[in-house]
Amino acid sequence: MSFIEQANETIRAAGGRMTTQRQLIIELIEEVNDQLDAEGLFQLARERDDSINLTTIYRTLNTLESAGLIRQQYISPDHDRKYYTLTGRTYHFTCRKCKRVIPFKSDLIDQLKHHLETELHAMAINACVCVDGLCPDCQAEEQR
Amino acid sequence: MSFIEQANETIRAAGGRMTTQRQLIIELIEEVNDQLDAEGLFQLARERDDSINLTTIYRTLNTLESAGLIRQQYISPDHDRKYYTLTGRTYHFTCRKCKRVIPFKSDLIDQLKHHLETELHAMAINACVCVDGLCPDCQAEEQR
DNA sequence: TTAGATGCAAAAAGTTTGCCGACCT
DNA sequence: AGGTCGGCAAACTTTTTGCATCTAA
Repeated sequence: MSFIEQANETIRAAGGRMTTQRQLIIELIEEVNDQLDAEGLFQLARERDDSINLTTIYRTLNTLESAGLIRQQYISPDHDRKYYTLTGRTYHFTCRKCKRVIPFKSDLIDQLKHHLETELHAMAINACVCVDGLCPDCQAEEQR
Repeated sequence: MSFIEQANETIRAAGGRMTTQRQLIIELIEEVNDQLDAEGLFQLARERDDSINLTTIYRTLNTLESAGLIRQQYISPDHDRKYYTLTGRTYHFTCRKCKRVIPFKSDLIDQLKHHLETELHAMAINACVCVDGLCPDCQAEEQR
């Protein structure tokens, strides 16, 4: 079953409808397959439907997130904006100087979740992990 | 050297001044010795100086953070507000249902920083780690 | 004396809400 | 017909900025 089909089913199961706007937004998230914020999604969506509204983007994003179809994430420690992905198992390092974002994966995060479950008996559902500092290039530049 | 003295020195070294407002804010952060947001600090500060302004709180918090005297942190995955502490080496688990916040420490986070340094050659300075899910009580309740 | 800090009000940025009309089923 | 959804504008929340005044050094 494709993601669109799955989304359709999930939304219907919750008593909702698969509108053209929702379909477009889901398609874009799937296509881009990377972190997207509401504004970025809005820009892309307008290319295909120039009557779509930012509010609709926000509302759809919230609906999809509540349904568990997409995942909300912050990228930089500034936390200026919320980003969304389908899976969201990639974390991000942001350079303080050049603002470059380097994605990374680490099983330490799953270990951390496990640690919480055994030590605190807390069931971890989602984790925000943002790290910042200096990227290799900016470290080298700093050295000079 | 007390924290106040250290703060005084650091601020002066940066060409700044130790005003009564700054002193009050620093004292409160040290006294409370826990996560504080701008609004919470403002409430406390007003009890001792009812002419203090929220803007001053924000500006002082930013000044102290730039000077490396306090650390900025987010607590819940909502990231609604910024919190500050002196040291900031405690992370937080937030329950989705009852909103309870459980602080925790873990060296996995230092391991993660180390991992980033060896794998990405990125120098980690600060990390935001917020985990949410269900606390033991709410899990039990869910079961019923 | 004078750069730096404060207070006040207003702006900014991201996100949410209220309302009404349009659309699905 | 009845509930759901989208568009628009306005509200909201947290944080920042501009400007005149004041104050520490």
